[in-house]
Amino acid sequence: MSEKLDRRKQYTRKMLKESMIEMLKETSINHVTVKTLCEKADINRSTFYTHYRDPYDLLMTIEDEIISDLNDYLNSYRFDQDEESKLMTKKLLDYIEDTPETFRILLNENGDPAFEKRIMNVAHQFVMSNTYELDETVSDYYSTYIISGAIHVIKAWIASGRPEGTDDMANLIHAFANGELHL
Amino acid sequence: MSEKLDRRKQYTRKMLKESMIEMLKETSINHVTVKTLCEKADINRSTFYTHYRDPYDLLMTIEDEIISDLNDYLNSYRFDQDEESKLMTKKLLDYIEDTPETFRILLNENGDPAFEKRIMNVAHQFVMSNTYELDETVSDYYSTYIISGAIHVIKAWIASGRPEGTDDMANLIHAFANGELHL
DNA sequence: GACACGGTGTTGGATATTCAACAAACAGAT
DNA sequence: ATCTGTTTGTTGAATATCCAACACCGTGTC
Repeated sequence: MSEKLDRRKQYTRKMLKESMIEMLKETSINHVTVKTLCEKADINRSTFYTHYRDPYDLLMTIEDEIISDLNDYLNSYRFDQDEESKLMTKKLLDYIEDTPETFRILLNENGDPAFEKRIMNVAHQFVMSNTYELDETVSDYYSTYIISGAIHVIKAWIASGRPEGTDDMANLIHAFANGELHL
Repeated sequence: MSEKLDRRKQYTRKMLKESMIEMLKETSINHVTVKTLCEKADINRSTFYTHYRDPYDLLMTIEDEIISDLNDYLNSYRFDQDEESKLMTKKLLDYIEDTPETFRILLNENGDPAFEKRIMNVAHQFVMSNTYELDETVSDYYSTYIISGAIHVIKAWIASGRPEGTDDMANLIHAFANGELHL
């Protein structure tokens, strides 16, 4: 027997995850009960408890998987020094565009407020090396500033239905970070 | 324990049915193997055999359910004498429009050739009473004529993406049957 | 406080599905 | 005819899920 997860488990987890996302469209995590979640997923309630402790546990698992997958995705690209932040932004946008609904839901007020922060931390890892010429404290603040700005622009982009392509958005965000537009 | 089918069985059958329809999009029933079907459905092969004998059995079951459901659907309407055939046509078209892909696939050459005949038999039951003024033999031929014509028009309608609404199509088919258009 | 309702966490037994394996059959190539 | 690869139909043991039930908890109402 290989490491492959039994397909029954795969199915059960998949259904519960999808149902969680669906429910977060309508209500906040505080109001997601195990009962209603299992009704939506058509999964027996006791089965839920063999996989997860409670709805928060499930949501954390969803987030963990996204963060892990996003890390793998971004790590699969070799970023050149001078194009690094712009290409990373493009790739992040491409990733989001693959499952836009999920990000819209998880980054809004119904989900876990910490998810936004986790995405920012991921981005942080890739941006840091692009600010090496600043001293450490300023560098940290600066990368926080541009990442926070970028994330909120991305959230607005998602919420408005992503009218711009990922290329255009990456260019725009890059221009902001480079101070090409300022007050 | 009520008559409700265990949800696991429901899921297994649902997945196998959907996968059968999907496969018939690409290939004929002769080339649908249990192995490939189960791969598509992500269901263990031995499980397939607890539910169905072979792929043909599964296809017959799909057809049986559609015919039964269609009968129930049409029987739920009270057809008045003078509007009977036209309204029945409209209802049949409405039913088809609910799952157009399924009908397109099952009525084309990849599926069971007999399905078309079964749909015609259903329609036959509802049309017969509208030809009571003819003697039995002529009445039979006549209803066969108009139903065969109607079914093939419906097939063409489905195949061309259903550009006309069900109202318009019902009116058109009714006009054909009434001899309002003829050579 | 008592009561009703809804949800929870757990339990035990039943059941459906999984997986791997096997022998047999089949189809195509030589 | 022989060989090879694929599919089939079946089997048994393991496992995941199901279902019903229970005691408990929290909330709201009277």
